[in-house]
Amino acid sequence: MQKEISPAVIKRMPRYYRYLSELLESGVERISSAELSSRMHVTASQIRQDLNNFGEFGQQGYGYNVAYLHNEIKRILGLDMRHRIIVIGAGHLGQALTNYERFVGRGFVITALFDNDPHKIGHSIREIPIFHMDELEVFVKENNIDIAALTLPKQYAKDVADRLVALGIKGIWNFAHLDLEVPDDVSVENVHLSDSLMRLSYLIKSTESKK
Amino acid sequence: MQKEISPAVIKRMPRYYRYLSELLESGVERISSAELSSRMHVTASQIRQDLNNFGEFGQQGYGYNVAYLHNEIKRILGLDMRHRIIVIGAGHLGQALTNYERFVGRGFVITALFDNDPHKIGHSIREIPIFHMDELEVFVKENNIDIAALTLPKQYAKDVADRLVALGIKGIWNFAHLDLEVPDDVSVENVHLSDSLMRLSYLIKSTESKK
DNA sequence: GAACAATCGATATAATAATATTAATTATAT
DNA sequence: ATATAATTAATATTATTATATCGATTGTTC
Repeated sequence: MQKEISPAVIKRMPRYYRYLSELLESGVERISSAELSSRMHVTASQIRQDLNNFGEFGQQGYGYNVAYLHNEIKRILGLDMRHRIIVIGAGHLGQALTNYERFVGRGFVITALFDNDPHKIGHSIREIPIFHMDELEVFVKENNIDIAALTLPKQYAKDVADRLVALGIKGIWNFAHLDLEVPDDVSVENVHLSDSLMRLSYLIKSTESKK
Repeated sequence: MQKEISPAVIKRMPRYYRYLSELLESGVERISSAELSSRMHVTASQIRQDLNNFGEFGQQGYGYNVAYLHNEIKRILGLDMRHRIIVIGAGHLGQALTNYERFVGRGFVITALFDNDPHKIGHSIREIPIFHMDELEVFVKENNIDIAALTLPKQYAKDVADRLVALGIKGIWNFAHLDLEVPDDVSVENVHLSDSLMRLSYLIKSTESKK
């Protein structure tokens, strides 16, 4: 359909959205790429080029209308659609995500958690029920789930991912410490916290050695 | 000191470490870039070039010794050093990180959590105490803390970051939904979960439109 | 121990991404 | 209404990153 957008651009889009949201909240009506550039510490040129991948949202001599651009990015990112999420693994991380919901607006709805710890099953978090893993198949089929967050130990992750793929899930938000292999039509977004911490360790080390 | 390593390379290093750890655990003694390439789905050329940024760890006709390479990457990433971490914000995410410790090996030690909710203060998580925010300064000075994980609501993040910088913290693992401004000698690693979820939303959308 | 296969490190090339420049357009001031 | 300043979109340039190639070295086989 549309032309292929480079991964580097896609990575930056949510950040633009975040800044636009803030501008909108603080009542700013219009903004130039130069002004946004100085706030975000990226070049104005990059901002304009990034946005132009998706359309012409600005106007010469004026800049960008904040509300309009905000809404366009929302649409681009698919945030105007309803996403129904299940969380697999009802530990602290799963619970944290369940409480996070509000941060990303009303478009993402966490519908259930799954676990295989009998102590957790039957309980609920913010009125969101925790089910046994055995109920996964029936639930996903009946509730039109499109995203699964995997917050379980890595030894279970592969099998669960396979089950989800078989169920036709669209996206996996993967917090398990391994890389999943899924078909092309399933999207995976990895959040490898250990990788992130190691990167921080590297940064600290190399900053120190510069002195 | 050493030559500047490109950000793209640094990003990949923890992933190499993860795969090397797995190979080591499963008793593999040596590995070629070609074999690692097919496991990791990156080109052999990239692997060799990445590693050569830091030294000559392989041997022609042989490949790489797994234990040796694993150890070298460990050193490169600074994982051979002890890091003392505090977690600021003792909500679910903070607690999840506190339990995560073991995933990144013995080099990272979470020493305390901080919060300003009186109900939490005095309790502990896996024997790690939760203190009031007022005690931050004294604790950091006395316990040689080098990393702070920020798992608190974004409205508090800026002020807390400023306090941490003033205390001479080396690295901030930032889970708050904003970009921190810190001096050059403080390293920041952002984990913006909302950005990540938005990216997943985009991926799902663009995958669908391809059909 | 000579020949061959495997494999790295270094270098060359290609692809991608970031930045700078320029022409066109719009808003604003007079 | 016109001139000027602001600002984008498009294009050109530069920088970065990824991949391919090739000579050198080592291990393995006969």
